[in-house]
Amino acid sequence: MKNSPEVKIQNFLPQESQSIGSQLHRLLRAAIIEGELLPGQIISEIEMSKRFDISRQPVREAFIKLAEERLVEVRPQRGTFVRKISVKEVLDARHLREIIEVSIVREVSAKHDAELINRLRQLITQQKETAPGDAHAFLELDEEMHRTIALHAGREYAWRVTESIKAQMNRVRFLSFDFAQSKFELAGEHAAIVDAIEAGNADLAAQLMEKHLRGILATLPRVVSQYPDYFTDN
Amino acid sequence: MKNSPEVKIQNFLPQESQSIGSQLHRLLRAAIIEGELLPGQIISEIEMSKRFDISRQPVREAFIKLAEERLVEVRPQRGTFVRKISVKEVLDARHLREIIEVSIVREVSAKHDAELINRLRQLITQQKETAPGDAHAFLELDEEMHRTIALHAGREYAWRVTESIKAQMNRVRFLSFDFAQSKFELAGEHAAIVDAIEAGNADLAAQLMEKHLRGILATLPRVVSQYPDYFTDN
DNA sequence: AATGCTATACTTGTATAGCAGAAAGTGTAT
DNA sequence: ATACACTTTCTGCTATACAAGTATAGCATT
Repeated sequence: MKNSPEVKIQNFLPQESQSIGSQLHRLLRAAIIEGELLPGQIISEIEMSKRFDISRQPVREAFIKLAEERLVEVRPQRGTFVRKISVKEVLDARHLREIIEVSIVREVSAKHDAELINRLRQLITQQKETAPGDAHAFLELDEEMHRTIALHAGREYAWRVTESIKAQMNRVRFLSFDFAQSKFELAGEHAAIVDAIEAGNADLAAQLMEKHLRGILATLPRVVSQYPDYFTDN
Repeated sequence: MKNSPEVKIQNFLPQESQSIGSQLHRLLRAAIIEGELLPGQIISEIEMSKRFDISRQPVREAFIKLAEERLVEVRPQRGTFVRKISVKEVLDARHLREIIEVSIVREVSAKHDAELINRLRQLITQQKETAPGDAHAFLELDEEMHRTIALHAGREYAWRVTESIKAQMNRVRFLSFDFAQSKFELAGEHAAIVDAIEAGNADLAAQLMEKHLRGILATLPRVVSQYPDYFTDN
């Protein structure tokens, strides 16, 4: 404890000393998004409780949260299953995300905050520097980028919604290896958006964000035909 | 079994025979929104399990769902509390809702569906006919109205988000007695929106929806000063 | 061959009992 | 009045058990 306590206190949040249930929830969430747990796969409470040597209760609680996020489906007396990706839902969610993030980027463009621009450029640099194939690292930096923009606009609620939508879209991206293949392309789109924000050109920023978020529309049909049984509604 | 089996089979859904935990969740959700459980009030797992003669587990599961909706806050080793209404969060959520519903009403205006218009006018009539002071009944019809419009636009995901935002906003409305006092005013706004949709006037419909959703901005400060300890962030 | 039946195993939902650990309240002694 | 010890209360977690719905495999019947 050599740092000044003032700083610690400011940044201190009750920490929620992560319960086992919450930890498991985060773990399984990432596992589903990154395709470690496959769409349609059954995951029972007892199986998980044995694997992690915990009781059923925290597993149940993790499952409930995953079900609320539509990442699993609990079918009573049958089992709990990793949800297949609903094409309809991904498109519907993507549409909403576009509306949200376009409106956010418009607001941010009106602000002219040099510190924000620096921070975003820093993130883009880090994105380019991620190890090839390390989709997880790129994903986190992508997440951080969109979050920074949203929170800078004071749109916390909008970010929470976007976060949830992003989870569904990232499931598709992980299947498509988009992160690995088009790392520089995506980072380039980010850079263009930041340039437009810096220039205060809201219309351009909005247009670029729109294009950025429509990338998945081209990817989706390809992935669906490649892994048809990971999807529903097609 | 006199109906044709084809129709039955198509409409068959497993029905999800509501578990105790889910039932309790719905019950408590309504109780919090309608002010039966007060902001800041403590509600322990054991208390609830005794009151409804059930075990702690389903109570915990109901609490988790309420926490995800930000209607309660679970503070480990301290207790579970009905969340005070965050003014900042209500404004932030309202802002998002405006963006969502304005975009939806624009889409619907381009559709020209006579059946939809009839259904909406029917709902407005029912809204006017609710018993004076029966805020619960009006609320359900209001919910049904916004839901019908959203789902007609095929925006299921957007509706789920709106539903969650609406919960926070309705907490304020219930405190303000807005439903009782301005039942006809609100129904009138609905009617104007439906007229604009029917006329295919997307700009007008959007403008009216915007105005409709900004009503709470006038209400909020009044309610905050009337019940200061039900709120945070003011 | 198709259908019906039965035994079996597995799933989630719920109950009960209990303990750990943190926080809050209470009372006592100084 | 303050400090300290005791008690209570709360959530998080464990363990065990049972009910009831569901899937499956195998066998018997038609």
